Amino acid sequence: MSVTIKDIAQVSGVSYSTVSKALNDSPLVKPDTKKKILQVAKDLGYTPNFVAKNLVSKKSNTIGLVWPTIEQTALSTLVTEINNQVVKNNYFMMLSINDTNHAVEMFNKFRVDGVIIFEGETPLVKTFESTLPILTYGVANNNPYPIIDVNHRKAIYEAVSYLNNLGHQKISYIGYPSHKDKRQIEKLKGFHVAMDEIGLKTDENSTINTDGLTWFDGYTATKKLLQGPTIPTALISGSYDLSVGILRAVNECKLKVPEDISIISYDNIPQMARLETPLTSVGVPIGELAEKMVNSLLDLINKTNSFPLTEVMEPVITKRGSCSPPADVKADERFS
Amino acid sequence: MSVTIKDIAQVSGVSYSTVSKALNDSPLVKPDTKKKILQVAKDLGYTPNFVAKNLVSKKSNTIGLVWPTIEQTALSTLVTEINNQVVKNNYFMMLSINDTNHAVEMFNKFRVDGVIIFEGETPLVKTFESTLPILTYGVANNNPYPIIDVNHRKAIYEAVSYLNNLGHQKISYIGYPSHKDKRQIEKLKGFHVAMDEIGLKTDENSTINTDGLTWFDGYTATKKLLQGPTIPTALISGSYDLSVGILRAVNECKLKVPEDISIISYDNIPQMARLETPLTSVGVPIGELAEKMVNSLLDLINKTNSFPLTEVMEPVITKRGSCSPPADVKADERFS
DNA sequence: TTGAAAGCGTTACCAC
DNA sequence: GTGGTAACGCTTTCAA
Repeated sequence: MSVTIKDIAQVSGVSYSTVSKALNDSPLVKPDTKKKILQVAKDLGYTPNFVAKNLVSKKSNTIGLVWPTIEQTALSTLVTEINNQVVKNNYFMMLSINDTNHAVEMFNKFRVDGVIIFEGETPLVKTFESTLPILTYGVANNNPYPIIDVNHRKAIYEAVSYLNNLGHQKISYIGYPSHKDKRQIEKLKGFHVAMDEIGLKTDENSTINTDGLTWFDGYTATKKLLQGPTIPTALISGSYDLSVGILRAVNECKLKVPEDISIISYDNIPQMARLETPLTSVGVPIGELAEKMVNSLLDLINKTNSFPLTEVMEPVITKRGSCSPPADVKADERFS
Repeated sequence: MSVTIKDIAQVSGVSYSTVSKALNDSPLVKPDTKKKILQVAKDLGYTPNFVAKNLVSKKSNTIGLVWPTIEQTALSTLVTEINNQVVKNNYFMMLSINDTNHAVEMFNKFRVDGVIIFEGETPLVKTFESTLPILTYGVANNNPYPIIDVNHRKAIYEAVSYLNNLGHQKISYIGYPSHKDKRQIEKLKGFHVAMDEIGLKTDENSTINTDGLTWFDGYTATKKLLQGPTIPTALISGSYDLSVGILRAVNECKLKVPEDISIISYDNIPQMARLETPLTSVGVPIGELAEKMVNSLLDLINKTNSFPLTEVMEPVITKRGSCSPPADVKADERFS
């Protein structure tokens, strides 16, 4: 049985409503009394009961984050960043790694103030009536909830343009366009749109399906590509994890980055700089993204503004020296 | 404003205490009434308010898991497994990735039924009086809370014995014995104890400090080792992530596993079998560990037995073909 | 089999 | 400034 404000009231000889005020640092209570009450609370080892507090105040100061796929580096980083933002705003964050519908149902029962959902493989169905503010992180597409989209399509589009401007013609995209993960599909679309626009043809050598998102999937696919007849001059990787494997394959094939082959990776996270070969990357900087997400959810909770249903964040390219003009262009330049 | 049992009561024309009983499937309410009430609840889109429920029942059916370092593969896997066990027992699980003391304080305020703590870098201090059942996962050592220890020391000890029995003399341990992470220190101790016992000397070539726990740390350290003058015939890796890097380095040095070099890794997780070269590994099988942890915490919560303060689980070796006798022994055998 | 009422630990409002 | 008390949504006696 734990200590309650009534216990504190009894010991310090005041009413428990006064204790409540003191504990909440209300200006309505005399400094002396407050000080005494606080001391007693401490002596008694009082821990506020949030359950009771939340019941009456109808507010939990807590947000829930649904995160069904815990094994992708970039997402882990995003979760960590979101948590920092949440704490900075004096909220708590709870994670659930269950499937989306189960997790949301649970958070709803616990009356968290809001929920962030990482769109996963299970499509998000609006299964229940609720006023629970929900923000999703995924691909905008007449979604039932407000969504933060990071424009995956444009990110890869920009990557292609960037490489092409350097003079690359033989560009391959290495990714995993699973039909279940919209984000991955968008990336591939960006690739096709850009290539079409430039007038470059795409074939099975320019779009490599890794059939998975682990580093090893990236490794296997790239190894196969590089041992084939046509080696591209530039590679676009679909994620950080894939890049780890791509780098390994490139290395084993004795190719130098960027001299022999240029690489640009999706996922704009700090870890890119700490790879054996730091990679130029494209995407929304993770810190910015986290801040946007948390602020948006908080706005949604406090209804401080009419937050648009869809917010698309634009990717930026962060250069880390892994891209240069292709060998032939460099050669040409020597004579020009 | 959400639907409450009073709303249901009004619509179905019964008292709200009857509704409560019906919702809890009490045998005290007539099947007909129950059915009707359930229907009304569904029509109204009722979601039980756990906050209120928990307040009166003093039970949340929820456990909290403190997980400050979310970026280690083996730990992600363990968390996933624990979650499965928790769900199987009809509990909920909430994660916190904050530092231990902050997280426990939060879980305590929310009155979760129990907490599992992954010992991290911050030493665990008993900062508050509380009856909150807490189970830690770490290294047994007059810990303030019940602990599940997986005998890291013995795991590496067994690995050394196993390799030595195969005929290896030149064995290196590759790990990160950071002074802040007891688990890592224990592993190194196991190595030394075993080597001493066998009568093999250890030097800076047999204990490699990776200075980090990512795959790249493993890669760098191993690369350096293999380019040195003395190449061991067998390697013991401190973790799955390190093994990924070790394998890469071994590969780049054109060494074949197990022909040229044997490798055994700590962390008995299924991913070991899916590596490019499946690795024999040692440790407590992750599923078993998760089950033990959840059952122990639940026992602690329900006080069904006097759970010992310390429970040490024994490691097992799972063979996956990455170890064989060293080349010289094999050669000897040919003539014997 | 159903209903009434107390109570869980708080906050918030209204008296004093 | 401080105290009394209703209310939050639910479970759990106890009575009917």
